[in-house]
Amino acid sequence: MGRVQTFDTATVVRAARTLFWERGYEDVSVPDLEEATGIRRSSLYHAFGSKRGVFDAAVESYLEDVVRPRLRPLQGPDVAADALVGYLRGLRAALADGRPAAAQAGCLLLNAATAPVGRDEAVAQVVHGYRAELHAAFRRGAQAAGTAAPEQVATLCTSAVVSAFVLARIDPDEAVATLDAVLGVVAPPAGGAGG
Amino acid sequence: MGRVQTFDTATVVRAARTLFWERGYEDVSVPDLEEATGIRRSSLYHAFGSKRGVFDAAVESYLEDVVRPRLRPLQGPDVAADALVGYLRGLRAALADGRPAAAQAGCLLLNAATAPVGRDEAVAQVVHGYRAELHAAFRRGAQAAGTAAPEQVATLCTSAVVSAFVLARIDPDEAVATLDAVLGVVAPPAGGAGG
DNA sequence: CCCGTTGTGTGATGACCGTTCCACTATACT
DNA sequence: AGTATAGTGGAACGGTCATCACACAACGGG
Repeated sequence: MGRVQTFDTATVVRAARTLFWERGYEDVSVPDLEEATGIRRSSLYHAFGSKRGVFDAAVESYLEDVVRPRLRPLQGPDVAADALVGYLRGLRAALADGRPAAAQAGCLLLNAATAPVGRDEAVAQVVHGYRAELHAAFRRGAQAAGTAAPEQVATLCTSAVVSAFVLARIDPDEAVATLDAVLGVVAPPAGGAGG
Repeated sequence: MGRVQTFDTATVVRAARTLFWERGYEDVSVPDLEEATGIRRSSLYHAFGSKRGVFDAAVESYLEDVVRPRLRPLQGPDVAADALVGYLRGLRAALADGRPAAAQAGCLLLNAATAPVGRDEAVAQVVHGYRAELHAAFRRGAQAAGTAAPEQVATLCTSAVVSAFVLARIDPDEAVATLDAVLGVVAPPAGGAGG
């Protein structure tokens, strides 16, 4: 019973997610959220409790709708030999794409890590888990590809992805070059390490 | 002529630098600066023009007193064969040190890159130059060490250092592991690639 | 129809932000 | 000693922030 919600929660969260992604938690004001979502403060506070609540929902949505779909080929019971290379090439393509919104936003979570909100224990924990999930997926990918020293390769890939996301915000070309360098390790251009 | 300054500019800039380093530009308020530097707003504004002016001075100080001294062995006319490994081990030691201030602050410039202030063109330019300086130094180090594909190795090192700095803020152990992984590439534990 | 319940709109709250203004102080030169 | 000059202290500025309080609107069940 009672009045029914006039907005679609998922849509609102997606709009907020985009905003937080591009500008970061502290640079997005509640009026900004009102404008981007099309609903008023009172509805936001009623549905999410606080600005921070909106951010938490955006982070959840980011993990579920952005991060995990791309990681899934590296997480299933069967991992293809070229899954790791596929992931890195896909990310490379996304960063090289040129659309400022997608390319220059980097990673919502890594941006949060270096921001004030990153000092919050809960946020730090999420970022920690994100890195661990990345690393575990890359290790499985390296194992599936049959590379030597998969643990080390996984760390190098994690490192490349993290720095690519950070560099994306100031120098997309260098972000791409970073992924190319690690692709040279994972998929050597001319014969050799393939298992 | 006129009244003489009661504070040492370099000391004030260092104090501001530490604060910006640990907390980021936007999370440091002018009252925070007053407390950390021991001088009042009026003096800060008289000497630096604005909060942003203080930040710019802090960035300059960071480059000159923190970044370049560590990079110098990789920039002189003669670069030792172990200069690159020395740099990476030195950074590793600093991050593993455990003192929260030094270890968990990451890099002042990279933190700025993902923050709102990073969207400022001048700041982005400085960060861009910083990354280029890192990369050039690492390439010279790789060449001096006689590694194969010095350009690629330099990119891998830059990537590792960038991600180590970012991870330092949320997971110092993983930051160290990242440097270890790239050290495994630059200085293989058992024989082989030495030139 | 009426009422309980839930969602929405509007306006105000106190706190803090970076910046500015102005009176006062201390120095160096004449 | 007198004065122009530069530095300092303190109070105040308008603006924006996140949050809240309260009245009104729409729905379901009696």
